[in-house]
Amino acid sequence: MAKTTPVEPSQDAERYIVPGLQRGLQILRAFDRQRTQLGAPEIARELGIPRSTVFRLMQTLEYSGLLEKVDHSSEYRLGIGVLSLGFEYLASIEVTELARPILDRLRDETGFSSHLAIRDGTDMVFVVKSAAKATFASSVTIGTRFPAHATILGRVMLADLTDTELQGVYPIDKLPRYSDQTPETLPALKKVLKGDATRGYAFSAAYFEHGIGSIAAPVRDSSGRVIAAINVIFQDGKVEKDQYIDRVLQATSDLSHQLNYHPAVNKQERLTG
Amino acid sequence: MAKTTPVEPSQDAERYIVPGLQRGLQILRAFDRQRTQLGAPEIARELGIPRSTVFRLMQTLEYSGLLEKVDHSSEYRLGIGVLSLGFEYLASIEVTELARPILDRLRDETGFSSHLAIRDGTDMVFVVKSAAKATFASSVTIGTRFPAHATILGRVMLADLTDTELQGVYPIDKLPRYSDQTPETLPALKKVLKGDATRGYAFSAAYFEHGIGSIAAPVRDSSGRVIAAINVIFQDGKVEKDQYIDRVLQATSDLSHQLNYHPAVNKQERLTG
DNA sequence: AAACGTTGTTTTATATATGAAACAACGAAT
DNA sequence: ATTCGTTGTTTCATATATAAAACAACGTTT
Repeated sequence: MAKTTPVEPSQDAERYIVPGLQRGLQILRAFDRQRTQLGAPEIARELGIPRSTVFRLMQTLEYSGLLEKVDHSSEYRLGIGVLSLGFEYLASIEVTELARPILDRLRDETGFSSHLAIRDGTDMVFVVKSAAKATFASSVTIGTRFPAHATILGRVMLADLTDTELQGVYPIDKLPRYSDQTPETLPALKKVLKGDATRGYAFSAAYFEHGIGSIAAPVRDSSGRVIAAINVIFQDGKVEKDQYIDRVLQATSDLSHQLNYHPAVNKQERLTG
Repeated sequence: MAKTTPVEPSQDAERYIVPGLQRGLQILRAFDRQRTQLGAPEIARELGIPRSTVFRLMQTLEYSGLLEKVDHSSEYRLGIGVLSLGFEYLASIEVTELARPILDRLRDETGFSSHLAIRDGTDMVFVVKSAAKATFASSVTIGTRFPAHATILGRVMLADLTDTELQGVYPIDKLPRYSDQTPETLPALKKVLKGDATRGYAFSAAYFEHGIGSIAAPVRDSSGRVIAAINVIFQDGKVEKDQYIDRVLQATSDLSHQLNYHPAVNKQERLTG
């Protein structure tokens, strides 16, 4: 969603880009929940890549098991090969394995769906999920992305950034809006984040989506930095929020401890690391 | 694991392969659960790709968000970008969404971990999982692969193949062994599969791993073909297997019906499709 | 401290991947 | 029927990605 148009022919970051690889990955990313199967011509038009090249790239992707022909059509869909990539990733980050039982417990204690998410630039990505039994099934699936500045979950992560880091994430002051409660500018966001940071958690009755409330708190690793966030979601705002806040804070505290976070460590220290 | 050494310069299947893309994907696949971070030289040696080329490929992968530098080291690990690929895939196959509640119910009824897996060549890939609460946590995670011929889960899927199809999957007669119960040859496998096919399920106290029992049954779609398999796993063989077999068969029956499978349809018909 | 191997990065000639064009095959439109 | 546009596939000249070589900056060993 970020890098779209190459501005200069060979700028710093793009000096050593391999076009074949980059375009192949673009093709893979063209597939999503809505558009599960695509044909070569469609992709060629959309990405502005010559037909013959798309043909070769898709042959390569099929050969590698990342795309597969759909039945007797000439269209393709994602192949089962992509699964391994995503899950090797999940298996490779320690926090996901540790988080699962903690999220399950949080779910059982509160009766709400709980999630662990991590930040990727301006996006929050759901990484582990423990779905509530009875109530409305949370529609978010693993891998779903939401704008960080417009979600409670994102805010508690952004709240850990320094001013300059935040500036790096949001180079322009104007922020996209998703509800009337979304901060519209970077200064407005900073103000909200300051509150989140001192409070140590964030709460909202309807922040990103209407009718859905959420409580989120940050997870820290041994360096003291926030590396993920946990939330629970519920319908409406008529919940005894205080006790649930404690539950969420307990979960993040547990997880942070398992990651060797020691609250005693002076926050200053992270600047030296 | 299959396609390794290109035999002829430009054979049918490989005529239009884009080397940059193929090698980039090879690099991604070099990362796994055990080796979560790798350096460029390591990969160059392993894949037999020149250092300078690996350098460019990895720059491209990093730029695309599929790899990221690990802290201050010069090594890389999988980036969060790979997540989206895998999960868009999962979201794109109908059966996974339908399977989840069914697996949960099966888990609750039996108290055992239940799984849905689909076949990719000679591999079975775990796609949905419902973990048991109390008992030993099943170590398999989503995306895990097992040899199809050596697992109950794989057998009930292979049992649906015709002789020629099976021959296509296993071109050579000799099969790799994983336990003393693994069929060693294709004819031996066929014999086992015949039993599985007529029985409609498969059972084993310790087939792939010792001390772990499993019951599996096939899931069919509207065409009548087996498209997935469901199992439950448990410790030891001292379980009242009969009742659990019924539970598993009920689960696969439910799921198959949701996929518009009608048992009444004559099996012959699928040959015409 | 000098020599060595390893590694990250850059350059450059050349092998080759690419894009344009052309082909065949198809269905839709006239 | 005939024409047209679309698409899957192939060919081929040439722009370009690549592999080798070279560089600089390391850490190790001697």
